[in-house]
Amino acid sequence: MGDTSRFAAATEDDTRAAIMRATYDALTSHGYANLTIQRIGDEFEKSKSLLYHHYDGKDDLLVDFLRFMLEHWEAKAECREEQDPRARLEALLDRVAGVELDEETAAFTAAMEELRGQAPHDAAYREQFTEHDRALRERFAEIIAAGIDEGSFHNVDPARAAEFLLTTVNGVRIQRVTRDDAGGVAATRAELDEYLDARLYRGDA
Amino acid sequence: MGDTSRFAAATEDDTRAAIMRATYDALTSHGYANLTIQRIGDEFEKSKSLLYHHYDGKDDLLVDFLRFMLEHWEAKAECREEQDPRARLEALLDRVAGVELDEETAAFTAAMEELRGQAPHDAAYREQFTEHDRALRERFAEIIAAGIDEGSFHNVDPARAAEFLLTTVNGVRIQRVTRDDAGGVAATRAELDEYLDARLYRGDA
DNA sequence: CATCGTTGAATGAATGTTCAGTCAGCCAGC
DNA sequence: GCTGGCTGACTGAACATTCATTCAACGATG
Repeated sequence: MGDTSRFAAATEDDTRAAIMRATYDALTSHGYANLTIQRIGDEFEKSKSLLYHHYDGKDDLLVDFLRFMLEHWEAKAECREEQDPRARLEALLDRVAGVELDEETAAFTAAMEELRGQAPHDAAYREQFTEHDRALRERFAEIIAAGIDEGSFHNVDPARAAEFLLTTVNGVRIQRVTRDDAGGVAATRAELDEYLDARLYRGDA
Repeated sequence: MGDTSRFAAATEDDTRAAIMRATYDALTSHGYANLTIQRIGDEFEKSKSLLYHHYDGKDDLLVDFLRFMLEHWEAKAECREEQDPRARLEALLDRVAGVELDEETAAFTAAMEELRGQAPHDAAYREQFTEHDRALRERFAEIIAAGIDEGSFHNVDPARAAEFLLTTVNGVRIQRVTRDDAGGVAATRAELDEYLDARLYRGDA
């Protein structure tokens, strides 16, 4: 494990990261339907041919890219566990379906939803998004269960409520990037808060 | 308005309908990413070249196809206005995001969501889905307003509640076709009913 | 010298599109 | 009522372009 291998490994990881970055840029620029090896190569600092040195082909690359995107997303959705369940739930909702998004996050969401649009006809994609949704649902369910344990939440079925929240979040995300009137997000969030007040939060109007 | 023009028009409409059908078949068979003029032609009884006689090109055809799909969807979501608001709301929810879907409707939904996945990078698509969502939101809002008028619904903001329902519906639809575990729909619907009981319906537990 | 990341050029297949031409039915003029 | 031109749906074979993929060669590094 001399400098050699470590450097080589680092280089390879760097290259792979650069490929992911180039793929992301090409996707956001041209859309999935027009995402070609040529375009990825154009966004890539190195040559197009090098892509084939690191991946078997386009499919292989895109499968890895989807994994890369989902990992980034889940890292982004991480949040500190120091607060009480109610604050954690609000924070998580803001994080994954907030009303106001910076431009970078908006572009990222658009890319993710475009990938999701391939899932109906691609079992590999569908599998990944199934797992991805499962992870977020678990996150919601744990917070809800903690709130119930603590006594600050009503005794609802955590799994059921979590699935409902997940569906709403996914609805917000797909609508945000496929509609021109983004204003609806605030209304949805306001009504979601009403739901939380009525169904989940204890000792509140 | 002799037989001539009427016959000619009917023929043209028939041909166009056949093209839409062929496009739909090709889309459900191969997915949007692999939807080519060749494949559409293969599903078409007439020749591939004829597509260019009726449309300027692939883009033109697909824009018309999206309109065709949305019109079909909205026709499908039509329902009788004879019942009371609560029954109408439940019926509409069942229609557009029911727990159990026949195979044809499921395939249709998958096709629609695949089209929606193109919207982030296609302004024409985005515009259409914006309008499409607006129509369904109006539908919800009218029913809610009727319920409030009638006194059977609480005095909520119809527009806000409608947007929330729409978001949930869109969440259900995208999840249904992009996940392997379709079971979540029932949970979402159950929790949505809880929301309706708590926030909307009057005189019910 | 050997290795490995890297490249530009090249290849064959597939894509969207064009086009010259066929065919059936209609209408005007005889 | 017949004929001949005319229109428009329709076709098959081509077209140029773009695609994913391959490969022989290069240069730096060890």
